[in-house]
Amino acid sequence: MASHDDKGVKRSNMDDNANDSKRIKRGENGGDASAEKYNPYLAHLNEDGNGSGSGNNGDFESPLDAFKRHETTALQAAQAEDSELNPWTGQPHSQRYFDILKVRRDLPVHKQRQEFLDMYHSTQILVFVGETGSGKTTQIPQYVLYDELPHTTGKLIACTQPRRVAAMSVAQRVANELDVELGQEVGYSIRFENRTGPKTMLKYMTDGQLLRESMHDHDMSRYSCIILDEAHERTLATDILMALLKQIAARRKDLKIIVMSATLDAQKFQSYFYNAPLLAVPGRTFPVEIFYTPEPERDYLEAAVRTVLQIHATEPEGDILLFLTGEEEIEDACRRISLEVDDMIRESDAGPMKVYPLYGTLPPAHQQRIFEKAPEPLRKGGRPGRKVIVSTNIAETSLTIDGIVYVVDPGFSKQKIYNPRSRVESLLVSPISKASAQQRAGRAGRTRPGKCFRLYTEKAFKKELIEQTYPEILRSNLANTVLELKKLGVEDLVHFDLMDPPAPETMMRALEELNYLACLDDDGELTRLGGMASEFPLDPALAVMLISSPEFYCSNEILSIVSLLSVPSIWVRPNNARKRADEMKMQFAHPDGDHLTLLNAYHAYKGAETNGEDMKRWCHEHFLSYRHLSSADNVRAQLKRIMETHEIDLVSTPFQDKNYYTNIRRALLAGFFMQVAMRESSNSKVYKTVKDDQLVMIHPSTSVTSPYDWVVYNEFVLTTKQYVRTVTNIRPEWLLEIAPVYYDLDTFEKGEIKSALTRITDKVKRRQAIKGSGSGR
DNA sequence: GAGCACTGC
Repeated sequence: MASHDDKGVKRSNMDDNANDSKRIKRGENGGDASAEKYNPYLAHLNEDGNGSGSGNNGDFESPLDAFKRHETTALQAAQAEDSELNPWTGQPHSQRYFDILKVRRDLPVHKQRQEFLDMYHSTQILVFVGETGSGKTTQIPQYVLYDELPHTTGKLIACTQPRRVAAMSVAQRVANELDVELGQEVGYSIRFENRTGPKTMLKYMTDGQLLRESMHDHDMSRYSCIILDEAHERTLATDILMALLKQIAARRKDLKIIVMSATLDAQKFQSYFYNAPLLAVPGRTFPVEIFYTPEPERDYLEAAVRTVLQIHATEPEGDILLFLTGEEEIEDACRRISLEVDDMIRESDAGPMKVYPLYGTLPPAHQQRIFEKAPEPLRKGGRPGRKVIVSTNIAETSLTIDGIVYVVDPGFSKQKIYNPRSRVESLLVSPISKASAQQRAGRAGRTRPGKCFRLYTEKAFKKELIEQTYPEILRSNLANTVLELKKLGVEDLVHFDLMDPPAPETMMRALEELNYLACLDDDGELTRLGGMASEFPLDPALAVMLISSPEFYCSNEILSIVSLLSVPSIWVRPNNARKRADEMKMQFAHPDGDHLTLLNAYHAYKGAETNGEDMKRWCHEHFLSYRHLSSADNVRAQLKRIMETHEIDLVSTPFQDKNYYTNIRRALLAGFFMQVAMRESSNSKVYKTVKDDQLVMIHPSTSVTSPYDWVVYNEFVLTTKQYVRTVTNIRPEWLLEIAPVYYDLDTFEKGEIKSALTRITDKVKRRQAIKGSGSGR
């Protein structure tokens, strides 16, 4: 649905001399032109009827005709790149192309093109290390392109990225560098947007997208070379891809693999890939001087604010980046810095300073403000102005800000941890790793030499910080991953060769959870339900709930709820309008559950849309997030398509039917029967989770006004207290009916929950004895 | 009566 009317590359008009230059610039091994006329890549262009705007050079002579696959030399490739005509399209190269080419030839990686090619020719798997500024992400895939010659094989080159924006922007950049239109020879593929076409030879994509693709193509047979970029980030998807590719490489000798990493931790990648050869290319950054505190700081927030002010008072011009852990802390620090700077200006004629918060949940328009220029001096000849950005880890990898000269690093970040015993994923403020500290420091040296102030001792850095942040796979609930692996045809999970195998207990938990959800049978084999569930880009519980929902006559509604639960919160609650926001939310509130409240808000949103309202304004007035609601709509459409391919019926109970909401509440349990809590006693606010026996409270954001003794919850959050968030009232007898295996009372430990459930079983039995067999829905 | 590190399908 994305608009694809991007103008792409402008081509200069050189028709008149095109033929001459073609003759002059012919590659040195050109040979007889007429013998080389047939070019399979362009033949396929002709099949398209030549109508796609790429011109009519169907029979042009390309220097590539003389290339031999896997024998390309740097010189040959460079000469082809120098041609007047684009060797891939036959179109004349634009002036911009040659301008960019000059810049590319200046990148550190360019000097080692031949070395790269020699190594690439000699091996199936290659590890490539390039620090920031080396040009690896844009250049290496192009070097591969000129060697793989996809037009002769029909196979693509893939380059994965951990983030969508990176996949999109790098693809655009490389399309410009190759002087082609984005989506034609060079494209990208991310969730919701596939911008590739029949001509695509080089495809940038997210790592998760390649993983999804491989569920239907276990050999990744569409590709002749797969490049995993930013492998040092060790995302879940990259880790799984590495293990898969290791397996595939053994059966597909024609597949080449390049693992690209930014750190010098490359030996780990090398030895993992059977001592694959390694090529290292220097980066291009400026030196950063590191300062440590002589003594440990007790209050890092206070120390951070103090350091920022000190830099402002004593250091020359240049912007500051301060790393903190979360929204609240950041807003607090921004307030304190602003206040103190006002004093400094009054008392000691300091320059002006603009303070910008930066974190992921900040609306994009606010995020953009960090790119504003630092303020001018307050008067002519006055002390220079400065900006300071107070950011989460988002500025460590996802966002690059030029002009930063000073970095303040207290040494902490919020990290996800998973406790398989309590089955709880939570965020915990933890010390960062050495690699992370280095990355942070590097942010000071992108445009000129900089300084990094670490608010910990040098000894702490050397002795206490771990080398690398634990990879995501060691910090996550793996239910989703295990399901994916089963679908990927990995039979033996225990011997699946992951770079860092997760704890056996985490694996057991995942298998157990999938077994209860009936996604895996008792032998650990994928069931039909499990196979279907793996097709959805959802956690298994959500997928199972969605697939089961027609049995409860409410799949349309569950589809909406699942979509709403898959996006960030749709509720907007600005600090200066909390009360009004809460009042607005009450308009949508359903007394029996937050899931139903979400649904009401979504229905109101769709209703307003049908009425032709200005939706941005409508959302603003109702304190709803337009961005997240429209993204939920997007998710909904994708999930709906998957449901249709599996012939899962889309049905609703009539709204007038008294069971409309009851059916939805029951359907929630088909996926979330393991996330149920029972009230401790009838007036208590404390609940106990079923089987795990965790004491929890209902999160204050809830719209449930009269809590039942039993609730189903969407997530467990561990903050100042243990909360369950997004909860809905349920009846315990539904549990016994909908999830009889999990609620087999013989499997329960003695306790209040078991006795409560036992009483209910007896009651149900008595009622059935009186009525005969059970009543319908 | 709190809060949402960051990604991804």
